[in-house]
Order: sequence, then C-alpha cells, then structure tokens
Amino acid sequence: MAQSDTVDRILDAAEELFAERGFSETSLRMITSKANVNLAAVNYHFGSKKALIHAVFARFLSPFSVTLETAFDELEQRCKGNPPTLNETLWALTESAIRMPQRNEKGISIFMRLLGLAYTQSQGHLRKFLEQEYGEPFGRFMHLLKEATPELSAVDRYWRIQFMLGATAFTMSSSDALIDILDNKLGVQASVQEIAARLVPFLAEGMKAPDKLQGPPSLAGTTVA
Amino acid sequence: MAQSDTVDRILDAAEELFAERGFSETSLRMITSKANVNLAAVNYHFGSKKALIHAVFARFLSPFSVTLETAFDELEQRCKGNPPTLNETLWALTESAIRMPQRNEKGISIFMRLLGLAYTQSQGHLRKFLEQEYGEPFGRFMHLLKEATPELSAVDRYWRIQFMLGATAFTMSSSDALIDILDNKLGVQASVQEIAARLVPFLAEGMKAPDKLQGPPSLAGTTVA
DNA sequence: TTAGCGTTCAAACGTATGTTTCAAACAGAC
DNA sequence: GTCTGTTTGAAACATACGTTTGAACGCTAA
Repeated sequence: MAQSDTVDRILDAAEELFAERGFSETSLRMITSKANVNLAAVNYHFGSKKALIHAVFARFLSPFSVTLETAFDELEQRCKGNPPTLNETLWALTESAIRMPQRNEKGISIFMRLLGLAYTQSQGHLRKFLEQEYGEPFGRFMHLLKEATPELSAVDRYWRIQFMLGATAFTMSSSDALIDILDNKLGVQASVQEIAARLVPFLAEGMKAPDKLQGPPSLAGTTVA
Repeated sequence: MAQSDTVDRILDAAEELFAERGFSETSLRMITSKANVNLAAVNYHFGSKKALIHAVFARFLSPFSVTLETAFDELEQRCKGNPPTLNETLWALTESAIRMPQRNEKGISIFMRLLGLAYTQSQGHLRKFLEQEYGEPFGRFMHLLKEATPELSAVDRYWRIQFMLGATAFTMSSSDALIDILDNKLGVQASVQEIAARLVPFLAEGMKAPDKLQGPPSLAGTTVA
C-alpha cells in the first residue's frame, strides 16, 4: 500500500504537470510537492527524471497498445481478405484512444497532450524509448494506411500521413485550451470525443485529395510538376 | 559595425539553437559561445532571455507580416467584390511565407519550426507578445477564411482551422527531418516549397469535407448528431 | 524483542542556469 | 590627444536544478 501509493501519486502529479508545462519546464520539486511526497522518492522509485518520464508514458501507452492491437485484429478479421478502408482504419485508432479506460475525466486530453509533447519536445531519450517499446503497433497502423490508399504514390502518402499526424497531435495536445476558447467565443461546449469525430472526416478527405501538385491560383489554376 | 555585428550574431545563433532545441533547453551560454560573443552581451543588448526570444521572433515576423498584408491587399483587389476563394487565401499565405527574403537556405524551415514551437511550448510571455504584435494579420487571415467557407458552421470552421494550423505547424517545424527521412526511405529529394505545394490541396480538401459529424464505420456508416 | 528490509525524510551535494558587476577597451567629437 | 558615452571582458552573484546521502521510521519474520 505504502509503496504503490507513493509511486502512483508521483505518476499522477508528473503526468499532469508534464502535460501542462512540458518536461524541461517541470522540476522534480514541483512534482513531489504536488504529490505530497519527499523529493528523494522520485530517484528512489524511478532512478532518474528521464526514467520517470518513461514510466509516465508506459503507464498509459502499454494498455493502449494492447487495445489498439485488438482493434486492428478485429478490423482485419471483420473484412476478411479485402484491406480495411481508410475511414475504418482511422476510426479503429480513434476509438481505441477514446474508449481507453481513463483514470479521470481529463485522462484523454492529458494522454493526447503528452503524445503531442513527445513529438514536439525533442527529448532524444523519449523518442528512442517510444520507438523501441511501441514501434510495432505504429508500424502496423502505417501498413494499414498503405493498403487503404493504394491509389496514392508512396511520396504523396508519406507527406499526407505527416499532415494527418500533425493535425491530430497539434489539435489534441491543445485540446483543453481550444475547447475553452470555443466556449468563450461561441458559447459552445465540446469534448475530446467530438473533436475526434470532426477530425476523422477532415483527415479522410485530405487524404483522398486529387493526387497532384497544385500551383498558386495566381497562375490560372494550372498544375505544376 | 561593432554593435550591430554582435547583436546579429546573437540573433543568428539564438534563432538556430532555439529552432533545434527549444527555448528552455537552450542556455544563454550555448548561444553566446556559438555566436563567439561574451555572455553579458545578451543581457546588455536585449535585457533578458525572454526579450531575446521576442527579438528573434520580431526579426522575421515583422517583415513577414508586412509581406502578408500586401499579399492580402493584392488578393482582395484582384477579385473585387467577391471574397477570395479558399485556395486563393491559402496560397496567399503560403506564397508569402515561401517568398520571404531568407537569411540563408535554412531560413524557411527555421521560420516554421519557431512558429511551431511558439504554439507548443507553453511560454506564456511569448503567446502574449505574439498576440499583441501580430494579432492583426492573423485576424485578417481568419476573416478571409470565414468568407471563403460560408457553407461551414462557425464551430466546424473553428475546428478545421485548428486542424489546418496543426498539420502546417507540425509538418513545417520538422520539415528538415522529414525531408531527410523521405530521402532515406524512398530516395526522393524534396523541398519546403514542394511540401507547401502538397499541403495546400490536402488542407483545402479537408476544409471542404461534408459538414457533418461521422460516427465510426462499425455503426454501419451512419452519421451521428 | 530484535534483526532485517523496504521506505521515507531532511539536508546537503555539485552543477548549471539567468543575471549583475565593474574595470578595460573602444569609438567618435572636439 | 583627450574626453565621453558605448560596448566588451572576466568574474562573481544568487538561485534552481537533478541527484545523493545517511539517519530515522514502520513493518514482518524469527
């Protein structure tokens, strides 16, 4: 009881602080005082700050990757033979993320924000850790995307996947702030689930855009090589 | 000669280091030793590290906002009366960014990467600074977008603009790395200009996606409220 | 009871940070 | 050539960081 309580309190506090301030901007002292825990506890239980960051990610990424693999299994099984469509693939991922058992109501947005930070904050050790631990489900998602968009050239698909990742990581990582702004400006309440529901069609349409480069419309709408 | 040389060397070094490492992760000592300048010079010329960050942004954002206003002026003038189309609006922004006079060949990607960092790293002072100094051209862009997509509800437009910003900021901020990866994987050379040419149609199509929320395809492709 | 073990605690460690100091070097005007 | 305001230089400042230490604590088994 004593142990796991301290460990979890540290993880909870770290997760929240990392999500709202970033890694370098969050000190161990902030974490331990928020968790009502002694400073030395972090190094005792985790070894170092880097290892704590890894533990924070592992705590939600490990169950998520299991959920995701299952979702992909079901998806491939459901449409025996033919590869899943783009919409189905995107939704498999989205649902896995949304339906994850959450520790609290902010769970999903913290989850997303941390993923976004992992991309943008260039913490080399984190990138290595994530690739090593969770490279497989990611590679599988990429493969599904490839089969779902056979009409795209490899180069086009490559860039459009980056665009999708960007739109998702960026929006989700600021989801809380964006939801607040929307409420202030238009008086509309939104949820992470709703953002996802709006994001998927946006991505799918962008993905299926005509496969050619466009020049600026000032050149009479011609297409350029 | 002496003054402006030191100031510019500091700005050059800071710009590059900020872009590749982030703000908190870049110390004044890294900057001054890269710039071959005394440590005290930063506080002497700029006053503080925060002010240096602002100066780095101002140096490329000020000319850019002028270029952008001009581009919007020309655009509105060209199509008297009718509001510019979505493609035209996006291209006006894109061309302004691409055609900016660059200090060196890495200029455009540093520019983009810094903009991305400004969004993701939650440096409160930076956000305030940018809103205060450059809120006007941004607001004008938003207004053009609104007129170019009258069929969208305000809520839909809001979210899709975030998606566009995300795809752009995210991709462009890692453009160098992504170009390298593409070269390694597929042996294809790319440029920032080409990324932009691929990004615009992706964004435009996503923006024009059917204006309704979609449920997961597991629910037989029905649409949900 | 006592010995052992995992855990917590206050305090200190060494290092790196942003910032300040003040003397020396420099420039241009008279 | 000398003076004046500006810019650089080496050093130190105070503070915050991640990490380590060693003593105290609470529990379980002998």
